[in-house]
Amino acid sequence: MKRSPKGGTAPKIDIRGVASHARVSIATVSRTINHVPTVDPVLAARVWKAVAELNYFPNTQARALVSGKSKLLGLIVSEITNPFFPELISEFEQIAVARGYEILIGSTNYEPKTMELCARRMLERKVDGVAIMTFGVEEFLLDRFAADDIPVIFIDVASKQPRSSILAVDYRAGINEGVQHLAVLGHRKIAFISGPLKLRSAETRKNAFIECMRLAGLSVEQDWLIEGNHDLDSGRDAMQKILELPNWPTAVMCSNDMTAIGVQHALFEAKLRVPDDFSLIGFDDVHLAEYTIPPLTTVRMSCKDLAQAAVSSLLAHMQPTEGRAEAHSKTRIQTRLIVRQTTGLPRHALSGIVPRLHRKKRRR
Amino acid sequence: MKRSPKGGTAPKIDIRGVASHARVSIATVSRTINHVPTVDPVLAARVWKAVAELNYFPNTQARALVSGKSKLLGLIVSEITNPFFPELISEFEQIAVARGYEILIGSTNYEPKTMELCARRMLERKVDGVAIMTFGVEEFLLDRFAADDIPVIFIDVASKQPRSSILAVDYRAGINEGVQHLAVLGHRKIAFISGPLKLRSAETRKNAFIECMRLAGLSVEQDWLIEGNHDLDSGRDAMQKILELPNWPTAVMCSNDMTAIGVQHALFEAKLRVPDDFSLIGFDDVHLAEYTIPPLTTVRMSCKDLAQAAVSSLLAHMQPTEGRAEAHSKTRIQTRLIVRQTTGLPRHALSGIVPRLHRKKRRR
DNA sequence: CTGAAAGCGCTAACAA
DNA sequence: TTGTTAGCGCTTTCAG
Repeated sequence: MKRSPKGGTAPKIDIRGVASHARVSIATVSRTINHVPTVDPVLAARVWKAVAELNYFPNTQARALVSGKSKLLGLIVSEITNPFFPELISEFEQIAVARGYEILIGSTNYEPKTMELCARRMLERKVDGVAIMTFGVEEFLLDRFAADDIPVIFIDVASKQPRSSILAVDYRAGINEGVQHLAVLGHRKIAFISGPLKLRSAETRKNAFIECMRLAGLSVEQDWLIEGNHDLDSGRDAMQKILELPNWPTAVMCSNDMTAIGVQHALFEAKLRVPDDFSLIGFDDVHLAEYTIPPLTTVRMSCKDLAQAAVSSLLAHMQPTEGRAEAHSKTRIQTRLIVRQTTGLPRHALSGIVPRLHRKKRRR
Repeated sequence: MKRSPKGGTAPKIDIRGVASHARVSIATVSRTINHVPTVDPVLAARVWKAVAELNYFPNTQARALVSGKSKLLGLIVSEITNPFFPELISEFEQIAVARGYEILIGSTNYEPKTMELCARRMLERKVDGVAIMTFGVEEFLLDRFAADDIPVIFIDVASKQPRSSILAVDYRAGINEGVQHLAVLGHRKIAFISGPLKLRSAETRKNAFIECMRLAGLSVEQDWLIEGNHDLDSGRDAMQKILELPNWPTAVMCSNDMTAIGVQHALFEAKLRVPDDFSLIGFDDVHLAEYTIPPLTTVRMSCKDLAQAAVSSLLAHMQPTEGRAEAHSKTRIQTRLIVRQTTGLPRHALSGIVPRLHRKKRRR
């Protein structure tokens, strides 16, 4: 047992230490721990024994340097503070770690500047692949990754990039279910609070809503199409804006759950009730949605599916190009309505149509 | 402009490329980009120009290998899914990235096994420092980090480890304010839903509660001390357990906000009202607390303070030991009550004390 | 099947 | 001040 002259630090064992301890060459140690099949079982056993005894583990940096693979996966999200993303991150992390990858998280906060910084960080750290879960990606970023030959997977509705794969979320299905659900209950006047429209997905959700309304034979009022920011505050603000309108909708759909929770809050403050005064539908189905008061009817988009598809696609594209995984893949992600308690009959559905008066009365 | 014989990949420029482009040695390039002051300005200019023209950035892996610093900070949290942590992570990330560090996140989910795995991941990646924000740390883990001479900062109430610094959260202050607040309103029967008691911090909060109750001259009922798990579900379950008791408290304090939201939900389901039937106090003050219905009275613990203190302490301890930062530091973190709308007079405070009958009636 | 040796891209002595 | 050179710990030819 040697120790450095002064400090009480551990002997710092490396591959050489293991090699000498196991009486083999460092090459054999390397082969053994990398599970190269052509190693003599006897030597391998000696190596493993040495590894255990010395409590050795390879230096990731060195390995990365020589092999070119960092064993790092980038994960870019829009806002780590929105509960949907932690749920996604959590899934992503589990799968990645199980496969021997570490993950590097970047949160863009919807700011292009930050997004660029994130991308740069990923590039600098030489991630082996990136999942851009930010629902809307700038083309030039994809190019940057493509230039370094780094597999990218991102969320979109329609494919176009060559060297990348996409998760095609079918926003339409869920939103349509939502609109239909509302229509069946008797709602005709439905508002939609979108996410930041610079996000392609936010725009897509909004457009899906408009289309579905048309499909249901309902007209959409421009005043009831509000742009939010996918967070609690913006949901509240948007609803307050709606309440200032002379003409109220009877239901509101939101581009995500946080927005809906913000709406619930605005309604609470205005002493209006859900679903008696307004029906409400969210999007995402975060775990919290089950816990709002009342529990939120929402469109579920499984973050587990998203995470799983993302990691496995990335991993597939990282295989030494056998040509097969070359083509950019496309995975469908479904959405569907989860009915809870924020949707009900529109006010006075039974008693006729004199809502204006009542509304006035109720407004504080 | 050369390019590899077949693929359309970029020329892969490295420090040598920059050196030749700038007509200097690689050492000069290294010095320049590392801001070593003794570089001739003329050469430096040439280097920067080359860097810009070639769009060069250093290979992190190589740099880490030779310098021994990974520029990686570990951040271990208990549960990324609990909104408190994303808020913390977000702060942490911003500060770290601004200082040139990347962060590695590990989520323990309260499982010692996972916790160990996290620690191992950090060790393997050779993080330059670790913040263990999991509110309760196993000694042996700290030893592992200490053995590799990695600075650690963690949350605790009392210092003891040598080569590490702590964030001493003053749970007492906030909890005491909470109990006092309740007592002043007239509550005598207060329940407490703790976090998982294997977490030191959870136990500390519980003990603080018990002490504060004594201080307020109130007795604590064993039946009203329930162990939860710091998440939505466990909050709901705990409250349901309380509702099955023959004797009800009039208020409940929770070890964190998620628990409180779970409680609100249980109460909602039981058609009981907050604060009319039960007063409720959370802990953490996540952004969401402002948005619950009604908005949650809670004890604020600033995750911004936590994150800032953590990063700066870590960074300080990473300086080439000048002796000064040697001693393990201790930073105080305050807590304080934020009164919102889940606390009010106990039921029948005005009309005397015949609550049992009413309760029976109200129970569905 | 094994070992010797050549780097991966960079930093840090050491010389000039 | 600048350049030359020796590794950091590992993987991976290439002989044997």
